[in-house]
Amino acid sequence: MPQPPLPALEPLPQSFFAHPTSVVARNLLGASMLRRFGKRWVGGRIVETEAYLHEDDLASHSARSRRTSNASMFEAPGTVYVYPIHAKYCFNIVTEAVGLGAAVLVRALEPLWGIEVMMDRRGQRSVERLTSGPAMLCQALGIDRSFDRHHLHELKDLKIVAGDVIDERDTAISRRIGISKSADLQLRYFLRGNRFVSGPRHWHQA
DNA sequence: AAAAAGATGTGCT
DNA sequence: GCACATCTTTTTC
Repeated sequence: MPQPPLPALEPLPQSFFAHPTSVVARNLLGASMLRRFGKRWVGGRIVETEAYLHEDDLASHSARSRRTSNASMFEAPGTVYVYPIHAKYCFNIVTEAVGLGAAVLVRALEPLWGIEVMMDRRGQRSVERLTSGPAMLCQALGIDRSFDRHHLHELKDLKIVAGDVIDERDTAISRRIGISKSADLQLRYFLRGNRFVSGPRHWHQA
């Protein structure tokens, strides 16, 4: 399968993230996430996200009081929030407005550019296990805690850029994966039937 | 100070 | 499908 051409490296504007978190999570589907290693841009398109709200959401890290560990969530929209979990990292982008504490978790990419680079970073696995999970994609793209609390506009080696518009028919919504609190909320967004969506097969359909 | 939990992933059965 | 490695943060004693 040939590697498609790189999209124009024009980052999504900050205003893209200054909207209700569920809207941002939905609209991030189809956008591209790109990481530069030296001369090369590697990454793919976003196929799965989750919204974490600033109120009435006990699963959100902002549901606890503001601390140094979750401070990034209260920064301006477009700020990166990277947090550690089970000796790995997950990547979020702050949404809505400064001071609120809302963000979108990027859960899975469809790998498109520099697949062999990501394979190396992941330690030679099947392409389905390359970026199909929040910690997998961070490892594949070399995202660690040094990215935390930086704004996307100041990160020269990491870009989120617009992709094709996704038809509503091709999207689906479900409960979020791996949480126990506020587990009933329908805040997971993904491309229906896409093979790079995370989790077991039954999570690939709504 | 100690223990448990956690927005996870892997490997083995 | 299930157990467990792994480590930071949070909760409990």
